[in-house]
Amino acid sequence: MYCKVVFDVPLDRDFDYAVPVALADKIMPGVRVTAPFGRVLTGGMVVSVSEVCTAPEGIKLKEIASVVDKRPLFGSDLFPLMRFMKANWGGPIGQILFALVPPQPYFKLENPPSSVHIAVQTPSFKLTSSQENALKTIRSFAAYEFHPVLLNGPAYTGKTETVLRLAGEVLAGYGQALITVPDIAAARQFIAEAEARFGTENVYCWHSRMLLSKKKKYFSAVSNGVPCVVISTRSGALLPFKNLRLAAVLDEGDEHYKQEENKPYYHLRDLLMFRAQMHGAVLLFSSQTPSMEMLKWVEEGKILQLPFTQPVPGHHFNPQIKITNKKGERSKYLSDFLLAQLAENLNRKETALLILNRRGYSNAYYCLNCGSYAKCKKCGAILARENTPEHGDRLICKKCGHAESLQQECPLCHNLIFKSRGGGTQKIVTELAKFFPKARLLRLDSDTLKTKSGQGFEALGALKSGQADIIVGTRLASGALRGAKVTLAAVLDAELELDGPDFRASEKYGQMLFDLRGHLSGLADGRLIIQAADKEAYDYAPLLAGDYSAAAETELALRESFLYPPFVRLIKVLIKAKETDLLHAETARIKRMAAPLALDTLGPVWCAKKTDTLKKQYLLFKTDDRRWLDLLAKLDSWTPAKKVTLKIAADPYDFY
DNA sequence: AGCACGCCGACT
DNA sequence: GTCGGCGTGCTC
Repeated sequence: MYCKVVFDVPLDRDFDYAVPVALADKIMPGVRVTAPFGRVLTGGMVVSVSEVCTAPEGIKLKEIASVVDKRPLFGSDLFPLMRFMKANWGGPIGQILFALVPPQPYFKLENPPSSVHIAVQTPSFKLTSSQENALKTIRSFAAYEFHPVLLNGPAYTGKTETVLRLAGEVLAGYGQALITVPDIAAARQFIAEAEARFGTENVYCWHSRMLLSKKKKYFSAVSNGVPCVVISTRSGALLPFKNLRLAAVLDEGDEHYKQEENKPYYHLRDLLMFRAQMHGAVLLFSSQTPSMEMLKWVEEGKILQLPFTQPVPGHHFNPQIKITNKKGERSKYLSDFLLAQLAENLNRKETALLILNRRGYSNAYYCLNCGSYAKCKKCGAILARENTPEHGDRLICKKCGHAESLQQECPLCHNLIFKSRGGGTQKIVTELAKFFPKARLLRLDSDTLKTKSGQGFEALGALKSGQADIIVGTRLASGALRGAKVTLAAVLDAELELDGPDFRASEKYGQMLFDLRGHLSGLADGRLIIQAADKEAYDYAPLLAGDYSAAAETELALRESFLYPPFVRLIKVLIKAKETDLLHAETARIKRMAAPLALDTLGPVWCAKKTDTLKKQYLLFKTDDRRWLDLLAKLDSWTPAKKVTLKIAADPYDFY
């Protein structure tokens, strides 16, 4: 007897082994084994078993050493799921497989609990007609049928309540439900609510950085088909569900749902579409700012949209929204209106949040008179100032590479004097301290969150408790607003990111604005101030009206005319090398190979600083579904020249 | 990814 | 003389 084994290494292939007679009846696909591999004995997984040897000739087979599992840890959807992930996002099958199953041989299944106690508590307040309608529709679906649904509506329309009720019904029917959240730390309250309704022992809170003993317990229970509600970040979607009846994705449009840092890469949205289909489960997406991909699915009829329109009782407020200049009489950074509002907020002892909407633009060049940014004459992107020994002090376009001199004329006010954008949150804090010397000011950005003792954590706490007067943060602060006691929010640098290299910039910007609007609309006196030098750079009318679908329609039309996702699919190839010549040569080789297989090729585009020791650039290929498999497979199996490393990202979200 | 083999620099 | 740097190659 023979079998094929995949190992927990980044190799895109399986290996043939002989099965000793004593182990023959224990060997089956999906079972983990230990086997001699290279010079060591390691854990692997059997992917197929056969009576005949199909190993290539001239290779002496080694024998399986031991069988770890009595039964497969994962259900029958393991290999289809692995193949789906391979086809969609690429990467070595070894890595994909062992993202779904614990690689350690000592990690064994625990026995299911002998009994489970399920008593679901549901609050008895009156539901809105949107909620009633959604519940009625979803309850009418036949069991074990796949039904994808988008709960689409602004904040405080009761989407999450609807999800909780449906999850409760699944649990009461002894089924398994999965609810994903973008960030587990931000979901504290939601988890507490779920535990109160479903019982602490039936709610499994799953994320990648949890204790191994807990992981083992939850993994086993899920694999054993124990009824439960799993609340997790995106990685929970990879759990070995036995009886998944409902999967729900809260805040569907959130960027956290794309895994691009570590392999295997995947996007939760597409992954759950596949898994829910395999399981015959109901799949809910809920969002006030759904992604363009999702909205296109709605348009195509691939997903049923259930609109949520009525606010839940006590939340019918509309925040005041005001768009002001970027600078005022008294300050270069803060408009007069914002200063007045901040002063009022301080009097009322309420917390304000100021957001700097800049990322990767610490060196933009702006007009000293009106605050507009110098833009590329070729493509209109915002220029960055760069001082290199070879080219001296100049402005460079990060999108198309076009370079310009420091002599610029402001496109709006024709002023000729410009200045580099310096500093970040600290500069704003210093500026605020001048006007409000007695206010408690805190910074909240990735810098202050790096160390445990930093201000960032204090600021996060202050958002909830109201223990600060003004918090100055980057965009990550806007994501931490759930349940915050913030009555005034301001975006200081509105249009800065819109013309960056990321084609999703305006979608993300819109999502941030609508998110802020949503949070503030829960308060009787919520105010949102947007400081923009160029008020035409973004269409604010849908925001003022609170109509995300109008904003999305414009965005979708743009994507279609410029051929960007969701109308094409992208593959980003990041090429890294120490020497520039080597890098260029390899980039050219890849472009020559892949360009004929793609609809269009963009780049190469430099990323990060060219002064780094490691030079990096990327190519972007546009494809359609028909060419996708072939192009991804070709790129995935491409062996780069020596001293060059590649990173292939399918459906990329990161362009910096 | 590991792990070993292999070929050049600065130590007792 | 050799200890150890990491560049290269292989895993049934």
